[in-house]
Amino acid sequence: MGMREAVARSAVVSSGARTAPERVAEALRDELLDGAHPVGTRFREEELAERFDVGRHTIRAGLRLLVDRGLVVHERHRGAVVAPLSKQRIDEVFDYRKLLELGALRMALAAGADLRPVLAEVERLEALADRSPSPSWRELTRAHSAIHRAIVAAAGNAHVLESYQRCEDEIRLLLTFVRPDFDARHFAVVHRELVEKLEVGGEVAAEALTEDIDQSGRAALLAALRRAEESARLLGH
Amino acid sequence: MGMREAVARSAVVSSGARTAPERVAEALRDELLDGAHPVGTRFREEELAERFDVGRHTIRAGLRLLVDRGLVVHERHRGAVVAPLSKQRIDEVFDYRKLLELGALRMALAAGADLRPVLAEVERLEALADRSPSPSWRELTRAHSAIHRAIVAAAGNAHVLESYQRCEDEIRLLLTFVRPDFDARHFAVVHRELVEKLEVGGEVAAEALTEDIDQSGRAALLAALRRAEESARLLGH
DNA sequence: CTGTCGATTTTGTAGCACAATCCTGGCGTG
DNA sequence: CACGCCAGGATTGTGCTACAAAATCGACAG
Repeated sequence: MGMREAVARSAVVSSGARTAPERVAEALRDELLDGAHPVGTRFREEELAERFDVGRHTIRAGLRLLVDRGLVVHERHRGAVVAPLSKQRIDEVFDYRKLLELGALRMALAAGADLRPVLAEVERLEALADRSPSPSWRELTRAHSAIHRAIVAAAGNAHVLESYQRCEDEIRLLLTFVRPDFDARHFAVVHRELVEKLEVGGEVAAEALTEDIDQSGRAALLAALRRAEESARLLGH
Repeated sequence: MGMREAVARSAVVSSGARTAPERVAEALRDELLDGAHPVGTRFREEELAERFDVGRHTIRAGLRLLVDRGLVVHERHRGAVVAPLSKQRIDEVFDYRKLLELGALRMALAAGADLRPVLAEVERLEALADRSPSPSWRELTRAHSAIHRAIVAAAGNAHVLESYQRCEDEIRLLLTFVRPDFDARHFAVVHRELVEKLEVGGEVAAEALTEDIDQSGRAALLAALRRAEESARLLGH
């Protein structure tokens, strides 16, 4: 029995020496964001314990981390399940995101923060859009997330950034369920314009960001949700 | 179905039949907000397990809940400790609070939300200020927190409210350490004016709230911190 | 006073046992 | 058939013990 560290560490941030529950949570998070677990999936502790070759307590701790990130919900004696989608949930989480991201932008602008990291992420997205093997859906959404995370990070407030990352994870999960199709080129152009307006500052920046959140975020998700519901209905509910 | 109810599904609320870790977390939270555990206190699992007559795993789960609420920090192999105060931490958490609360207010106003619950909390504070046995410090701060929580709740977004409650707990903990002296009457007057400006809406409301957060919140805390540091220095560091 | 090293303490994780709760399927009654 | 009821299996919640990993503390040498 010796595959105790056969697991994770994908391309997400600095994965140094972490605890066992964190490794479990990260592996499951990667799977979730890859769409491996559809809405309604229940994670059974015993099964996961066997899969990761760790104790059930460790699994429970890992699942709690996922709950913290908003990727699963937990009900007593029922365990951790992937929460269902609904228009209400999408609106709620996008309102929350808008609040955080706009607030962070205003903080950053007021403090005269350096926006070059945002620009750098936009350029990374552009490079991805121009790449020969066109980028996978996940690469694209990941690059997009990085731009917005950089905006929030510019505010320099750890509390805000942490809340935003929770929210971002939840949104990325929602996205994987309906997979709206993003055009890489168009995405790159839109965000190039966005970052230029952000550098202008003031209400121009705030309005541009609001527009982007509502358009390339919420609207795309809602449209994809409608399409998904439609095909589900055609297939017989 | 009109879904207006911002369901209070927070982890630690005062209500009966909950899980063992939640009971532990709630008890410790009450103690913390009563100032029973000074900065730097380390919670040892074995001791708590004996005290609450539960297993160590249960204690660990409870402590994780406290970490989620920002009341303690956790470092690997070092356990849960009450985080130290610093001007930087105060500024950071107040900036975060300002972002959340102002954002929530704008959401509430934009949605034409009902502000009467806020008014009700202000009246409760006024009643407290007029009471014959003058209210205890904790009653006062609790009533004050309730006002601001009501403002955030008016936005009707569970994500926002949950984040705010975390933040509010952390601020209340910081307050207990330095115990700035609030004058109940003055508090009541100030918040009566605040709620009247909130009902006006627009920038008047936003500015009034900003003023209140920075003045009766951050400034009071920073001043008290300076005093506390001064006396600590006089007593020999 | 400072640094090093070892013993002790404390946390991290595994594994088992059992209680509490849920879920499922079968059965009887209307 | 529909419906409610119940038994028994499945799953989570919690306690207990044991041991490994890391931090803490104290003695000691320089």
